[in-house]
Order: sequence, then structure tokens, then C-alpha cells
Amino acid sequence: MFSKTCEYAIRAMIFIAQQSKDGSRVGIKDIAKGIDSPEHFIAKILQDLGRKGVVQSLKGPTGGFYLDNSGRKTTLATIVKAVDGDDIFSGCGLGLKQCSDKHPCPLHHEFINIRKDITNMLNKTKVGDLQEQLDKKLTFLRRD
Amino acid sequence: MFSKTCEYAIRAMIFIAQQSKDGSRVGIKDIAKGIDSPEHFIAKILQDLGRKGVVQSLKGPTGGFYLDNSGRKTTLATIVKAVDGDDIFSGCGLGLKQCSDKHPCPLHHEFINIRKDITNMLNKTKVGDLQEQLDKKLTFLRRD
DNA sequence: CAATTAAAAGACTTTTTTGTCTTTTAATGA
DNA sequence: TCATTAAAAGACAAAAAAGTCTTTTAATTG
Repeated sequence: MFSKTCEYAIRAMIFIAQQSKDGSRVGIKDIAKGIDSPEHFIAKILQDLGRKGVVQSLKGPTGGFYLDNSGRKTTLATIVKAVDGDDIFSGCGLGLKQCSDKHPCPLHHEFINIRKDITNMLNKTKVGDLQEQLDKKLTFLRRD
Repeated sequence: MFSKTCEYAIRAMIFIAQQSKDGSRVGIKDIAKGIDSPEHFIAKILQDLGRKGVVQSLKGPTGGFYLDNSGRKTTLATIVKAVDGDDIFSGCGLGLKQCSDKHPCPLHHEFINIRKDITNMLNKTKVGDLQEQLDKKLTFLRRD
């Protein structure tokens, strides 16, 4: 469904939302441990998301990654688009370049509702909401 | 959603169903042209599906790939499982090894219905049905 | 301002996926 | 039975994704 890169990105965003809710910042090592990902790999991903304005960061002592209140309202759709592009929102399920309502591939109609549901879900789900469920221990980011 | 390999596999299965409905066989070159795929690549994919009993083939003159009536009832689920495994049916959306109803990842609940819809769709859609829609020119396998 | 801390940047490697080419095996029909 | 046809098998190559490592830049604090 998502690339590994995108999975790490979503997990990291939720973790950062959680760790920075008191206004502090969280370092790359803690993030890597917290979401069980390769340290340098998630660093690269977050740097990319930083350039795109999806996550905030600060260098030096007391530095790290953080999300402000508006960042916590970031939707999964924003993250997925930034990392994987919008293939999942609009690409053809059978990989045809020419596939549309007018010129549908054999799976086009079967896919329409599924794609709509995925899009709705990604558009409405916010990082902050997922972080709150995590805080309540209703969900988990790793084994523990 | 699916790997390229799986996309080619589904397209090829529909094409073979169409071309072999009169009891004849269709060669790898015609398949590659018909679904716009690399010839040797789709050959390898179909050999694998052949070994798994998902498609039938015959060597020599008048040989080629074909589907009998029971083959035409093959579901997309069968093809997808044979090619991509069952990640799409049961894997965690965030790539966690430990993810279940009891120990859900942050996206677990959001994904449950989507996964159910995808599974239903793949289980109920048969190669033969897709081929009939193609015959009626309601859908397309390539530009034309 | 110098030492320290932590992210940014970028080169590099490994693994997986995708794609290509050549040789072998099996079936057909003259 | 021999030439031909077409898939099977398997080695190989290219591209993309995933992961690692080193150097540079920027912020903080004494």
C-alpha cells in the first residue's frame, strides 16, 4: 500500500507529535528508537519532509524535530503525497497510462469505491488524532 | 497497490481468457503485444503462474497459453496471492510486525474497512467476468 | 568566541524489483 | 525421425528502493 519510506514517515510524524506536545524537541536517535527504524534512513526522510514544510526542526543543543499546533493537524494525505506522490489517489490499479472513466481498464469500476474510501480516510485522519489515541494506549507504535 | 509483476499478471490472464475462449492457444508474443508488456518478463511471470496451476500452457506448434472453463473462474485474489503473496490481505498498513486487533497500530482501525473491501472485491471478481466486459468493449486493456 | 550538540547534505552500498538474453526441453507435423 | 515451433529454465543486467556512513552547517552554552 505505502512504501517503506512512507510507513516510517507516518510513524515518525505521530511519534514527533507525541514527544513534542509540551513544546520540546525530539532527536533523531530517540525517533529511530521510538518507531523502530534505521536511524540514518529516517533522518533522511525527515530532512525531506522538513524541506517540504511538513515537519519542523532546529539544529544545535536542545534542537530536534517538533510539530506545532498547526503541524499536528497535518493529514495523512499530506504525508503520503509528500513521500509517495499521488499514485494511490489517482493511479490506475493495473498500471495503464490511459485509464479514465471514459477509457477504463478492466478493474476501473471495481476500484472506484476503494480508492474513494482510501482518499477519504487519508484526508480526514490527522497526525494529532492518531497521537491522542496513542497517548491513551489505544494503539501502539512498537512492541513495548 | 499491486507490484508491476502482478499488474502484468492480471492483464495477461484477462487477455489469455479472451484469446483462448474458442479453445485455441495464444503465444507469448501476442500476449506481450496485447497487454503492452515486455515479452520476456511476462513470459517468466506466466511460467511461474503455470507452475502454480493458475494458467495452462502447451509447448510446440499450435502451443501457447490458455484457460479452460474452470480457469476462467479464477479470482483476482488467486492471482494476487500467487504473485504478491497475501500482504495486501493481512499485512499492517504501517509495516509493523506486531499489529493485530489486540495490539493495533495507529492506523489499524482506519484500515479495517478498506482492507475488507479490497479483499471482498478480489475474492468475487473472476477473470472470465472481466474478459466479458472487455469483449463488450466496456473496458480496455490498452490504448488501441 | 570556542566547544559542543544536533540536524543537513551528500556520497556510497545493498537489496529488491524489473527487465533482457540465451540455452534447453517438449510437442507437432511433414 | 527430423525439422520446426513455442514454452521452460536460468543466467545476466539495469533501475529503483532501502539502508549506511562521513562531512558540513547551524544553533546553544559556557
